[in-house]
Amino acid sequence: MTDHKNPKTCQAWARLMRVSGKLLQDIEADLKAANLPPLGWYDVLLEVRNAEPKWLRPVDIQEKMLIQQYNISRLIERLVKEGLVIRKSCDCDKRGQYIVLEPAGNDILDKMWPIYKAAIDKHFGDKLNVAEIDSLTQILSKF
Amino acid sequence: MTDHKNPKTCQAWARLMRVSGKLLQDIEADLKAANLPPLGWYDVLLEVRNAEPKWLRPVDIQEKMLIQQYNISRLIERLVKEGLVIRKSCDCDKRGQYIVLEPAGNDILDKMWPIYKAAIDKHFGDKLNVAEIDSLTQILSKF
DNA sequence: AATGAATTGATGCATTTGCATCTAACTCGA
DNA sequence: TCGAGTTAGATGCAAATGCATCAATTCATT
Repeated sequence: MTDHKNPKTCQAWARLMRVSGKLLQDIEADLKAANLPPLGWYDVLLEVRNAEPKWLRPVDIQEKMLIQQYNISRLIERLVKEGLVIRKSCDCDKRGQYIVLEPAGNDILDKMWPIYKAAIDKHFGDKLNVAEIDSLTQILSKF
Repeated sequence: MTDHKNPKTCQAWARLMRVSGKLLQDIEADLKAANLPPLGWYDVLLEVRNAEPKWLRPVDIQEKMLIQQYNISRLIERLVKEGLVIRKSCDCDKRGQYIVLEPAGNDILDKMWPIYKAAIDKHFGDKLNVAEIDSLTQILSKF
């Protein structure tokens, strides 16, 4: 890293943190205002649905979502308690388990998406033109 | 928001959340590995130092950091307990208080910065060229 | 086959965050 | 100047997160 680059880097970093944090707050707030669960629930349920007909294990979801093992363990615990997914024992590895989407989980996904989509557009997409969105996507792909 | 734009928007959004979350995790981990406090402490202390010789009140810091009132209240509580800042009664508004940096707080800032800076470069700056950093900064300025 | 290392998932405990609400102080219009 | 409405900050309680560690299994090497 050359010296002249660092000030710009730090400014970009600070701005990235501010913007992404604020966007997350605003979008979560829209979900909450609609009496819907937090984004973490959506992410897990969507991963599970997208993987179908394959079944995912907690460790798979954890890797996709880049979160800690104990966090996915407890997140799944909450989803099971709400009847959104069930645990299914895993024949090939007796330590493991499969996480299977229940109809209620599918319904929640379908209820959340319109609100989520609208919030993404309102707080994020509407502020950028197509070129900026493409450019942002390209830059973020470097990570 | 036009229909053809939305899929790109959602992809950019998803990528933004993934990347910013991961970067935050990695950089916080570097601080923790060096036995240093979390980024939130740095942000508060830096706001207080940058404002000098003016004194900030909790509500000022809260607005700059875009966090909840109860979060800044408790964050300051921790900093006071560690002797990094002190509360000073505010003559012009008896509800309020000023948050004043103590020498220990200044030291912590100076200790954290080299680690923080190196982490920003390593996890963020080094992955992008100058044009990309400029472009990212410009795009984020739209928010 | 045996055993040491690695992986999967859970959990007790401490810290942090979120939510609702409180008190005290300030503001502003009648 | 009075009183309603607003603002600053704190806090009790519940929920979520972080940390360390555990038990059960699987893998890999000899």
